[in-house]
Amino acid sequence: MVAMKDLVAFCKRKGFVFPSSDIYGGLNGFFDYGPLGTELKRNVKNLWWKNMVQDREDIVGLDSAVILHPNVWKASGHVDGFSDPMVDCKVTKARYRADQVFYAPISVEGKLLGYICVTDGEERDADVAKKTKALLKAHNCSQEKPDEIHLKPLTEAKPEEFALIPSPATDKPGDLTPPREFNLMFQTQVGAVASEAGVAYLRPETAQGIFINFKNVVDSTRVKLPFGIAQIGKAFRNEITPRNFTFRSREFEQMEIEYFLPADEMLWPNLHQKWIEERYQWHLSIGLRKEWLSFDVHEKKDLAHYAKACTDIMFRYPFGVQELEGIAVRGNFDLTQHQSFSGKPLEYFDETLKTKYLPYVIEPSVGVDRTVLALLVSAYDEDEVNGEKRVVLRLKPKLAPIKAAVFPLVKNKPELVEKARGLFSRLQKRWYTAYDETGAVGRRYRRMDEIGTPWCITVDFDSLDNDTYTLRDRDTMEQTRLSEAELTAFFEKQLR
RNA sequence: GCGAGCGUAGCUCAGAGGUAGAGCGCUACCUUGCCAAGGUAGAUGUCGAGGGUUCGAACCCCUUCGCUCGCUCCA
Repeated sequence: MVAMKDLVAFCKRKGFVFPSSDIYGGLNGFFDYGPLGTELKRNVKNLWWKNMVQDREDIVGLDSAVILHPNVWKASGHVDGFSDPMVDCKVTKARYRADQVFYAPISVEGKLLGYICVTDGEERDADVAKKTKALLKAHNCSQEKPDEIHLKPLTEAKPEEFALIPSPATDKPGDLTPPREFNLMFQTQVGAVASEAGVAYLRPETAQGIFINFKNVVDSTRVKLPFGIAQIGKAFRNEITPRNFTFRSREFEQMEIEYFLPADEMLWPNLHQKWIEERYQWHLSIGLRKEWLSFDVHEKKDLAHYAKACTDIMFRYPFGVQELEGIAVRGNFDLTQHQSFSGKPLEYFDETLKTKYLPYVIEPSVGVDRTVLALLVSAYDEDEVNGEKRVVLRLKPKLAPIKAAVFPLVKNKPELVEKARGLFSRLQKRWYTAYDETGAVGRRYRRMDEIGTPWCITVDFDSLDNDTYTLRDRDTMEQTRLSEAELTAFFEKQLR
């Protein structure tokens, strides 16, 4: 598998992805897509849209605003909950998520001796026993039996308690920093005069734009449950640590579907499985390597409070197995919240059951940038020809930024150039085609291999006589002679 | 955010106080021919940014920005 540093260098060299604001020294967590990356990304989005919306009858599209009413994010829980309070151990420099560190006061017959503090995990209960024993011993109470121990997450510690709670690493009170709150939403103001303007947020996910338009879509499109609303768009999260190239960016693009279904406990498990399979097949269809795809079925205890189930489609990136797409069953938490916060009824009237209810929803949510990165990782290939390393991007033709390139064999023969230019301009009307006449033809083939162009067409002296051209295949390097009509038919078939 | 390492040509990297370098790529031309071919000629750097030390800084010091790895996180 390609190393990230090689892939990052490749992306910059060939114009797939640049660091954002490069000439100003870059900006952490942001990226710009170059000419070829833009084409690749567009192809990914167009295919998703075609397969998920236009090829089906039960999903419609939406394009909501990036900035929504601030109450949307209060209702969704993002204003209060979309943060990860952190504590650091000042001595060991370890960082913990406050909700994954637990503490408890230890007392004997109602008399407080001190606090213990442990991290979550397999060893937790053993740690509690060990640290309790040590604390009793320190107070010469080894023979006493402690009162019942109530573990609480550090997020619930009161400020006055906090100074007394030891670090789980050193067991000394005061070694932990107070929990620091990070809200992951970007804030901005709406309104011309800053002092009079209201606080607003750049959306941290596209999903809420769908939920708040649920009623509008139902009322305007005659959709019937089960049905989905799809949206592709940018989302913004002020990540504490953007990492791994475009994998975790502060500005990223999502392709999300909210697939609504009757609020019936019997219905969702089956539909959820269908969606997992559907999405898995889609990832295979665009060319992600099967051996690098896997599933992560979330355990009940790890689920967010609003979720009934969640399975992630994982991809084996060079930096590890990471989430590519999440397929969650969210119940009707979001619609319930928005109905409550907006005061507007959002219920769906079920004609067959003659009853009103808030439907459940299954949410297949995939990152565009993560998909593009997984595609590049899957397609990137190096081989050695006569001791020289060369890069070949083995993208599926329908994903390739450039579909075909036309070359005159040599450029100093006007009749070859003229014929090649003619063929090029006709092909260009139908497919994104490149024209190249510089240097030796072998070099031009390699150049096109490197950026994933599946086919090259060379116009030579025979072409002048019999109107046939050499079609050269990126992966097999085989050449066949075809007429223009045959070429066109071939591309049509391959790119269908 | 904390800790560690690193920023020199488009890319990969050498240079370790005394005139800014290589390979690849790129540009132009040559070539009745096809797999990073050969030949000829050529362009390119505020040595990440700002400040300091010094007669003199790519090199030493400080600050800052960015990148990589770990803690952490997730679409």
